[in-house]
Amino acid sequence: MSSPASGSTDSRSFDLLDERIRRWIWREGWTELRDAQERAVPALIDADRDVIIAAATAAGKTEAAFLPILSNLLRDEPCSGSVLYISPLKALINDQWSRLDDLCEALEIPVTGWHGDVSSGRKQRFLKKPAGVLLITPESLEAMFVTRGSSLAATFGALRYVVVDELHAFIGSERGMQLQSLMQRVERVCARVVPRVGLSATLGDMRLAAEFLRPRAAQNVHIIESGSAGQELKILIKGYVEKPPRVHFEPDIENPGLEDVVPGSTVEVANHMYKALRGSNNLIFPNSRRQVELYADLLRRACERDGYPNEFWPHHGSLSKELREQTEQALKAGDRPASAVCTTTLELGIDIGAVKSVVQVGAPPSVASLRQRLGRSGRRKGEAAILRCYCVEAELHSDADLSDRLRESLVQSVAMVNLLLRGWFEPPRASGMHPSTLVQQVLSIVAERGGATASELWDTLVASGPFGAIDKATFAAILRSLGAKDLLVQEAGGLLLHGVAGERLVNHYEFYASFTTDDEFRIIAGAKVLGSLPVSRPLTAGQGIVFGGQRWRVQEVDAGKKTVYVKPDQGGVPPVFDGGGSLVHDEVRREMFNVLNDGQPVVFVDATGRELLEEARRFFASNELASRAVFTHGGSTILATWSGDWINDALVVLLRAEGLDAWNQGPTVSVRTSGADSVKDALQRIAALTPAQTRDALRAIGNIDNEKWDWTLPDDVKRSAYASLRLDMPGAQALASRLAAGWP
DNA sequence: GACCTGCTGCGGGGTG
Repeated sequence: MSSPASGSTDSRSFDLLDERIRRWIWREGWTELRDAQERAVPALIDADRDVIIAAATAAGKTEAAFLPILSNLLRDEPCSGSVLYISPLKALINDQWSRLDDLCEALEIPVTGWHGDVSSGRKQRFLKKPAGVLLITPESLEAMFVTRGSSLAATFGALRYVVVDELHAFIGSERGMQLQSLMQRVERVCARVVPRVGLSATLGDMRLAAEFLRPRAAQNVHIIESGSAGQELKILIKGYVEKPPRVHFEPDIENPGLEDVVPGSTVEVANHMYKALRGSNNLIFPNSRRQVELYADLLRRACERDGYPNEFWPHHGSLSKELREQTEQALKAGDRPASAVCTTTLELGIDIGAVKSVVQVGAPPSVASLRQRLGRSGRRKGEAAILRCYCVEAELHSDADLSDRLRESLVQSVAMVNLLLRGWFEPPRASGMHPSTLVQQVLSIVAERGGATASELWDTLVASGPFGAIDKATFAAILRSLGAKDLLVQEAGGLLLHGVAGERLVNHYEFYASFTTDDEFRIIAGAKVLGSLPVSRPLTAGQGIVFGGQRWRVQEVDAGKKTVYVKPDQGGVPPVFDGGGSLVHDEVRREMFNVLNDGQPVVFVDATGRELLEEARRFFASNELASRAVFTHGGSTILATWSGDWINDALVVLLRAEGLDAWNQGPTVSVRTSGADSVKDALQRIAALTPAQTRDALRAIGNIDNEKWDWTLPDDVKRSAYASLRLDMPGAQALASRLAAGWP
């Protein structure tokens, strides 16, 4: 399509599009179809296969999917076919609605946005004439099944495609299982296969993505991968040493007794940021909402101090919609410089325009997330993407923690950047059982069909649905458990209906979401409430934890009351680690080992960072950590595992079940014990445990209710589900075996 | 030692 304006074209894909769409392309002044668009047209236009389109953020994925899809709809006049577009965010639906509506108005194809903020009038209009494009969230689609199950065959009768946007955001989560189940149920209602289309910017493992989009027939998914053209990347990691507090705030009302102060190094980081970023658009990612507020405040005050209008705006999940939109507007407007200080809220594809640089404060939560964040920078042609990282490390003293000695935050940042440069990132963990979401789908199908038999449920959800990891005995145990809790009752003929409790839960709007907002545990010491925090890592009585900058020992976990009782614990100052609480992958820890074992300077680290890195390397060398996996430090036996948190957490659970006081310290697992030999014996026993015995070890975990419907499950099912998501038991046993065999 | 996402039906009252 060298010159579409003249009507001559050398693009076969362009010729395949409906004439009215070709005219729209001319009017828009496009001179060519982008690579992904060119390839998507022939794959999609006949609605005869599943397709994944993976391309860089600005590569026009929406048009790549919709130009051929709308051409297909235009084969009938008036338009009678429909498309289901499913998005993880309401904000994305609103964005896409404005983009599509402009195009579709001229084509006389209706576009309907359908989510919680859309009026029921608009929804009714679609139901009366269910044609065109329906933009919807998984939760609203779930609601359609529950509240209008009997009329869905008519609603989706003319469905031609199911499009899933931001596919990567669904894989491996409860919401992803729900989405897979809903796609399956849509096809059941239509009584035929409907082509599925997945859109994503960052899908590392295409096989995994295809398996998610079309379980059991992934090999037939047509994959369109359009790589970004070797964009230049500029990286700088700056190191800082923690300085004593400089600015004091009022004590935190929520957490009485915990002094709230800003370390001098934070002020130093904010000042450097201010000088480097003022005058351009940037995204700044500290790792918590609290840090977001702190930096946004320091940066705003710096603007005030110098008499400039404010350029720094906070954005996170606890802020009101209005305040978030204010920040998004400031970034999008483009009339004056604006930077957002934000959490993962600005990671997904909401349109905020191009930014000059991306700033990471503390170690990134994952390489995948770092990559996604970086994709927001350097989106104009010829512009480099810029990444700045700030790492604050502790001032060392005689009883400094291992994490501080190894400069964990800095070394992890270097390791993650190395992996990013090599093109590696964490594959999604798609192996979770998610029986909680199975429960939701069971209750939902019973509502949709006005009752269902156990074998119908098995057939839809397990045999041909997404819950293939659940065996028949477990499925039966789950149904019995739902019966015992009065969520289901069985009629004489075998039909399952809602019990009284089930009826009540399904008929409330909270039912539609598969996930729950984080349950926070209250932390109580004696008579004093220290505060509360979400606890996703395994918690057992006797374990040591860090909270509010102090060390505590868990006395009791009361899962029912969502309370953890603790008492103060001796054992030095807690480490300064600002990497957030996310789980670190095995590959990242291996690369951290390599970074410490390597003598070469790291080119993208500044002078202070280099000194800190050299300190860590000297500690690594003097303890011979390159060849030794076991050593003692500060009265503890240290197991240098260099494993990810799924293995380390599992090893801790197993060691604690052996009666040892173990805890996960990141690159290492520490065991407080008088005799190292007792650790070796325990490791040998752990290596020899049967699967049933490792399941026994799970019994000590107090905070086992993890997902929304876990409370309805048999105890052993939810413990297995917990382990399938958060622990690598076989990996921990293999590690135990290696450690015992190489014992010094 | 963390972050994020989502939500119906109906009644009551006001406005056009």
